[in-house]
Amino acid sequence: MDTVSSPGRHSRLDCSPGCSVEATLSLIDGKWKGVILFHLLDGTLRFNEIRKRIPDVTQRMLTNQLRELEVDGLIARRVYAQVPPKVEYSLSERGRSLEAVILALKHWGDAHLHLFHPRDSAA
Amino acid sequence: MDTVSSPGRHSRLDCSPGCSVEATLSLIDGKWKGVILFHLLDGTLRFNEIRKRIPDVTQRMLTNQLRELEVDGLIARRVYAQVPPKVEYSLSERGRSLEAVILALKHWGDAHLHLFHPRDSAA
DNA sequence: GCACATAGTGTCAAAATGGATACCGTTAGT
DNA sequence: ACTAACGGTATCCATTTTGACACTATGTGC
Repeated sequence: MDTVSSPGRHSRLDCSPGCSVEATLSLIDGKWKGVILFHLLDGTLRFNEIRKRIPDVTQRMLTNQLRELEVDGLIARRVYAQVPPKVEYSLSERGRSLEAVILALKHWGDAHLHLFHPRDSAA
Repeated sequence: MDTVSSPGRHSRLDCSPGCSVEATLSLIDGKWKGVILFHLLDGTLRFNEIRKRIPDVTQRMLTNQLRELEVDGLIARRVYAQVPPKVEYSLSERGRSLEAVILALKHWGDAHLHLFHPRDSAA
């Protein structure tokens, strides 16, 4: 168990109080996790339904991000034994508990970014 | 090219409503931004004071992250014409407005992962 | 016997990110 | 003359992340 007690090297969580910020961030960070989580707030979605909602994500990336979210226990993956395949993704309880965080991010974005990006200006 | 901000990150925000989530995320994302912001919630800090609070950050990285935060208008940088130099960092108004978000991240972290990280264990 | 649909995998290469280390400029102290 | 203090830069390199693109499996419809 590589938790706080590791003597010489600390992996992520045993630093200053600010660490839980970084730790939480590390879960929802990854180019598409935020949006994925956001869309799943609305309910269960199939793989291709998510793709439609996030047109720029590639198949590989989507699979990837979904897998990471699953490993971190934020989403549940349900496979139906059908052909063609059907796989549904939904928030786990843990994922659902992130709702406040996701919405905080969204609200701040809506209020302070009002749908354009300051860093784009020079491009 | 080791410049300040990375335009390749999330420059195109033309996706769905969930985009403000990613957009906000892209601002506080970066290995140390979350913690930096968190520490600045307490008030103005000098460069080396931040370093002391975040022992693992290298000088280069700290400069880097601070620059990005500055470019994104989240922090203010105040240079005193002295020798040796004195540079103070503080939250801008925009940065201060992120307080709720930072705290949401911290609270979730404290409550839901309280020092247990799934991805760290089985290496 | 071919294409279509869904939900993937595999491989390679480019790009972004992060770490290590050394250097810079000014002035005060010894 | 040399060193320390502070807040950086510059350069090089390793690791990680992401993108492009091709490939897979299988049952159905034509």
